[in-house]
Amino acid sequence: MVRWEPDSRGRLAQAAMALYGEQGFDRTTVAEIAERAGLTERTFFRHFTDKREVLFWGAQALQELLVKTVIGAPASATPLEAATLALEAAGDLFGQRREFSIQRQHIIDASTELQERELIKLASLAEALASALRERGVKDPTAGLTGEVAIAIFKISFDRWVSEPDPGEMNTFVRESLEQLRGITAAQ
Amino acid sequence: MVRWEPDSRGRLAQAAMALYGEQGFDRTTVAEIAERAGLTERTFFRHFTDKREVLFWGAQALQELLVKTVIGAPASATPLEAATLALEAAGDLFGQRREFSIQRQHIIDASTELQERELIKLASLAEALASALRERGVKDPTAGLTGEVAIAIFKISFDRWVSEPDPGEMNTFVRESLEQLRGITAAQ
DNA sequence: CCTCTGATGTCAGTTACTGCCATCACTATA
DNA sequence: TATAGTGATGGCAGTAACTGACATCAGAGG
Repeated sequence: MVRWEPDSRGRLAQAAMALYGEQGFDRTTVAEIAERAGLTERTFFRHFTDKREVLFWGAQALQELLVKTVIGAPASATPLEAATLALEAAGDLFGQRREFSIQRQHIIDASTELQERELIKLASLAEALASALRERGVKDPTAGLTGEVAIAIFKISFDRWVSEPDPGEMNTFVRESLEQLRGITAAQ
Repeated sequence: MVRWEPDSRGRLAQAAMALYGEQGFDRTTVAEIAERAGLTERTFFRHFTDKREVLFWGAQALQELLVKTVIGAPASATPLEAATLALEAAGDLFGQRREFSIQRQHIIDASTELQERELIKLASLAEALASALRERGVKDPTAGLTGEVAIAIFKISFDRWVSEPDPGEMNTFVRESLEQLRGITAAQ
C-alpha cells in the first residue's frame, strides 16, 4: 500500500495549468490548486517556490540545451551563428508541443505578473548564452550583446509562431528574423 | 495652517529609496516607509500601486521622451537611426543624475523582484518604440525587432555606464554598441 | 524488530495589498 | 456668513501569498 499518490509535483503543475486556464491566474488560489491535486497548500510551496514558478519549470532544461548547443557549435561558427544554432535547437524542442505552448502562452499573456516572470527567465537565457559564448573565447561586450540580440530574435519568432494559424516550423521565423536583423543594421 | 505636509508622494519615494538602500528591498516593510514619511501604509498604496513601483515612476516620462524623439526624427532616418536618436536623448536625460542612477541600480540589482519589474518596464519601452516606428510607416516585424534590439543596446550601454568608474557620456557606449552590433550581424 | 528518512500535514505568524467608511481643513456657492 | 461639498488622509477588517517549526507515519535498511 502506498502512503501517497505518486508524482505530486506533476499533479500540482497540471492542476495549476488547468485552473489558470479556466479562471485566470489572479483568480485562482494556491489552496484551490492544492485541493484539486489532493494535497496541501504547504506542499505546493515545497515543490514550487512561487505561485508563478509552476509555469516555468521547463526553463532549466531549455537553458541547458542552449548552452550545450553553443558550446558544441563548430569552431568556425561566428558568435551569432553559434547562438542561432542554439535557437534552432530550442525551436525543435517547442515544435513537439505546440498546443501546450499556445495554451501556456495564453495564460501568461493574460497576467502581468506572469509576464514579469517570463521576462526574467528570458533574461537568464540571454545571460547563459553570453556566458557560453565567453567560453568559446568571445569577448565582452560582444558576448553580452549577442546573447541579448539572440533572445530578442527568439521572442519575436516565438510570438509569431504561436499567433499564426498554421505556421510550420518555428525555425523558419528564426531565420527570417535574422535576415531582417541584417537588413536593419546594414541600412545606412 | 496646512492640514498635511505637502508632497506626500515625494516623501514616500524618498523614504523608500533610503530604506531600500540601507536594509535592502526585502527587509523593509511598507509600514516602515510610511512611518518614516510621517504617513500611513494605506496612504502609500494610494500613491503607488506597489511596493516596487516607487523605483519606477520615472518610466512614464522616459517612454514619452523615446516616443517623441522617434516620431520627430527626420523622415530620411532609417528605423534603427530613429531609435538610436531616442536612445541618445534618453542617455542625456540619465547623464544629469548619474549618482541617483547608480544608487537606484544597486538597489535593483540586489533584488530579483525589482529586476522583474525593471524588465517589464524595459519591455514596455521596446513596445513603445516599435509602435512609434509603425507610426512612421515601418512595417512589422521590422518595427518590433528594431524596438527589441534598441532596448538591448540600451541595457548593455547603461550597464557599462553605471559600472565603470569614470565613463563620460553614456551615448559613447550607445554608439559603440551599435558598431559592435553591425559587426556581429555582418560577420559571415 | 528497530531506527531512520523523506514526503506530507498542521498551525501559527508575517506582510503585501484591497475595500469601506470616517474625518476634517479648505473651497465654492447660496 | 452659513452650508454643502471635496480631496487627501486615517483606521480597520479582510484576503491570500508565503515561511518556520513541529508532528506524523509508510517504507527502507540493518
